[in-house]
Amino acid sequence: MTAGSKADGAPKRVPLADQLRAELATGRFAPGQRLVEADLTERFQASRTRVREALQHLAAEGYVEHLPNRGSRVRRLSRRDVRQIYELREVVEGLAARRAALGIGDPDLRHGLHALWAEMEMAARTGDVARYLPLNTRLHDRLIRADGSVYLQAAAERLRVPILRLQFEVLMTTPNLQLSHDQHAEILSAIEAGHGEGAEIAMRKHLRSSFEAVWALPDELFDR
Amino acid sequence: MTAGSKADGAPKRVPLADQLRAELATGRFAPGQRLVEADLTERFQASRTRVREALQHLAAEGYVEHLPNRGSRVRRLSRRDVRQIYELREVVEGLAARRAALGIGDPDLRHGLHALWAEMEMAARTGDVARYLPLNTRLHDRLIRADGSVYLQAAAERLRVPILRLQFEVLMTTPNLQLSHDQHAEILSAIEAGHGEGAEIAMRKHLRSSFEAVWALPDELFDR
DNA sequence: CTCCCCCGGATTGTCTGACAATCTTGTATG
DNA sequence: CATACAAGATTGTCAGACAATCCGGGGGAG
Repeated sequence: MTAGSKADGAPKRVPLADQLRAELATGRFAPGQRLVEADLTERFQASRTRVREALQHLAAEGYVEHLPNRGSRVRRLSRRDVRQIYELREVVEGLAARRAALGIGDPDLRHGLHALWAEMEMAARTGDVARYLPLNTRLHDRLIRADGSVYLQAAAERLRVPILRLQFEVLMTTPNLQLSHDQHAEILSAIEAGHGEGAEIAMRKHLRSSFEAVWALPDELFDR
Repeated sequence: MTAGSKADGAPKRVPLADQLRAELATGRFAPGQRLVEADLTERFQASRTRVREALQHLAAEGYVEHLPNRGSRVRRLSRRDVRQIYELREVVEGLAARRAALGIGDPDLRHGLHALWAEMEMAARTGDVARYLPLNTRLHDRLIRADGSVYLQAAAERLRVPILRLQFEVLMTTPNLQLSHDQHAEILSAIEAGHGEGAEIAMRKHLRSSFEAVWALPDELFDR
């Protein structure tokens, strides 16, 4: 996977931001942890120029917070943040679900969702959280992309990714996986039926439920 | 410690991105125009480092589009973009209006809206488009901020700003100013009454109407 | 005359090294 | 025990350089 050295195509562009983002998404860095430029230059064998560029990107995306003259750190969310994020997610992803239902005529979408659903069934039956969470992400991703709106996609992504870590905690520490799975079923069912209104309602219900589960997490996981 | 030291006007730390953004918002640059780094370094008397940083920021915000190895240019919107943007704006700003209505208890908000409204009345009566548009912007801004959600604010801003130029065309070339003004009245009326549902509906109606007006603009103003 | 290839200029992507500005922290001082 | 100061760490910005890439145009082949 790493640097395709000689034979294969040049290492071309592996934007540093992508690597960092991937590590952040999987929780490799602790929230609140400082991201010192000098450390990153060594860790990734890149110049400070590129490290700073990557950090700016991630800050713009909300993964990282940047304080003037004080550097960057992995974003920590307060309960207030979480509430505001979910409030917005409800309308944004609600719209996405509605649009996906209206666009279910597209075979690509239909098959994609079907395949995804099969995998999720597997993971849910075995209660395999580590496998379910990425599938969950991919499902929401697929729905967000269904409409082909880069704006919808960008807005939704910015809201979804920062709370991935908390979502992981939720699925880990409670029997919420099955509940979440049932709600996904409801959403997909409405979408497959081409029922936009129902899909939106189901999605909003799902997100509100997800919010409540996150809200119930212990204080240590939040900022402030 | 408001102003600079002695002879104000000294190079204070005004982020380059802010200057550029302001110029873009007022349409000083033509859409599609290339933004060559070397030109900007001279124009703003800044190093390429800072110019590139600013461009990245603006690209992340959607004001500017950046093509690898081909530089940056002022973003041009296609009709497709406009449709997608308005679709999202409807739910995002609809939420903002609803929240503003629920938070109308705050005197700051109430007075702020009142003062704004008075100014807008003036501008509308005289048909002064150049004065109305900024007020329109400030009104939407105020509503978006009412809830104090940075996420809502960021999402809405990213959607609103790219179409400012088109909106200006709309208000200029048609008698739509009065129509828009009436719709603003409807929105504010619902908000002042603390009627969240009504505020959201009025806002969505307003945006749909605005979209139709933009859509009717001639092809030359769109990309592709 | 038209098409295609290649060249040089223009521009971007990245690196290096440097230095000032600013924040942080440990320590001496009252 | 609070405070001020000095040293160290880190970020912000700069200039200059060079490779990579793109763009437009000139020449040559057909």
